[in-house]
Amino acid sequence: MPQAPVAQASRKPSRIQLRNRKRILDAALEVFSAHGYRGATLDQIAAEAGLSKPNILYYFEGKQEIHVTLLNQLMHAWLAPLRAVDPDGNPLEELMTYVQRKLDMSRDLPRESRLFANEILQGAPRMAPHLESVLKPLVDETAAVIDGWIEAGRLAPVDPRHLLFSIWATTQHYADFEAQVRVLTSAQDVHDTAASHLDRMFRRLLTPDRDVI
Amino acid sequence: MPQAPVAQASRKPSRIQLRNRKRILDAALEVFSAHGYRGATLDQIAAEAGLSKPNILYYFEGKQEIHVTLLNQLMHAWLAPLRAVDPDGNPLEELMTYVQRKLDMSRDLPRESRLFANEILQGAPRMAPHLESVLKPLVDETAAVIDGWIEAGRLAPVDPRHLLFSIWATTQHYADFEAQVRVLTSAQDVHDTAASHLDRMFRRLLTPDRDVI
DNA sequence: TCGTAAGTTTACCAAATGGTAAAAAAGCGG
DNA sequence: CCGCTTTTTTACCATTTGGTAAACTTACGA
Repeated sequence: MPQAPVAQASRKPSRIQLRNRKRILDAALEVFSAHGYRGATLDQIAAEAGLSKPNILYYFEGKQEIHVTLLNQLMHAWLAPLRAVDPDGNPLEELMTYVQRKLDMSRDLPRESRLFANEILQGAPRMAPHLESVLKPLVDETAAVIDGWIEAGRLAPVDPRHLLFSIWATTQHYADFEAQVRVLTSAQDVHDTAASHLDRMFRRLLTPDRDVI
Repeated sequence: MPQAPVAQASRKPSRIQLRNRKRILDAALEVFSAHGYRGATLDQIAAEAGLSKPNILYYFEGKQEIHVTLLNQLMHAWLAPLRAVDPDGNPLEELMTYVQRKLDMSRDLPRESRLFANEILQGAPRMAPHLESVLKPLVDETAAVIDGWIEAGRLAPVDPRHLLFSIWATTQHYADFEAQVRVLTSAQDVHDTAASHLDRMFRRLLTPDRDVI
């Protein structure tokens, strides 16, 4: 009776197990981000991973488990720049650094960005719990920090949540809507021009007015 | 030999034809925007439209034709606010009006927004020609108008294309990422607070500095 | 009201797809 | 080198899905 490692999710995983699970998740990221959950097939993932379909199902219980594993795993990396915002730092520079980090992620991890975008677009059917339990508390916390900065007069008044939405939207746009951006921009330095545009935009938004009391 | 209306795409369409094609496109918008192209099935569309699947294929050649028809048809409505920008109007107010119209569309036509987002996310496989032939010229034109305004000193210097990206990203975010927005905002007046946030943000970005020469 | 064209339904089909059973092969500790 | 476990492959399967053929029904102009 061969024991599927999937059945006994405990015990130290073997080297082969570690390597193949990684291969599968890499392949799945590629395929899911390009075609969405339902547009992706196990055959595609298997081909991309260089494994057979049944072999993939030896490591994961099914398509859905691969997807959920990916999403949960990426959530951490995805939110790292937000966690890195330092409540004790310079408010304006902390937020501008956050903007740039998010923009860099759009360039360096476009597949991850599209994977999340796809999931949210469909109503976050497989990620709603995580949004509630992981993202929401972090956002609440950050919003409180920003509100504190504003009350201290170190930042122009702004709705913290809408500010975050605007940062996410504008930075992730370059990954999620890349097909459109590519059609509309001839220049090769899209990232750099975007960086200076966003820096200007958010700096203007957030810099407190000095002449007013 | 029954003539499929699909075969002879000419001649004046009957009332029934008009009504049913509309029903099908309405249903398809609902289903495609919720599940993406590959996630949507003809059976779902048929059920939503209150017609049988073969009946649907009597009016459209196939799933793809329904999708392409939808996209092309919506493109016009979608770009209307951009076309409405008046080169002879007040630059700042023209653009702020554009922002508000786009935000209103996110609230009033979220399905259309998600349909486009889905298509672009997957690399615009079925809409690339339209992006090139319809969107690009319009954007080039608008960019020229904005550049003119900037040169005339009536607008703060900004990259016109990145400005448009930022407007699209921030406004459509409320439709495309609604599932996330809903988790993170408790208030009922999301639209109104978003409106004032975006007004402030883009007004600050675009208002020319007066004290500099 | 009758005949023809338009519209609809029933009954299918082939391919794709997520998944399984079980045998075969490869690893590996002793 | 042996025996046992882990890993991989081969051969399937049931369901879903886009699509078709052809019979049947309805609309409508003469």
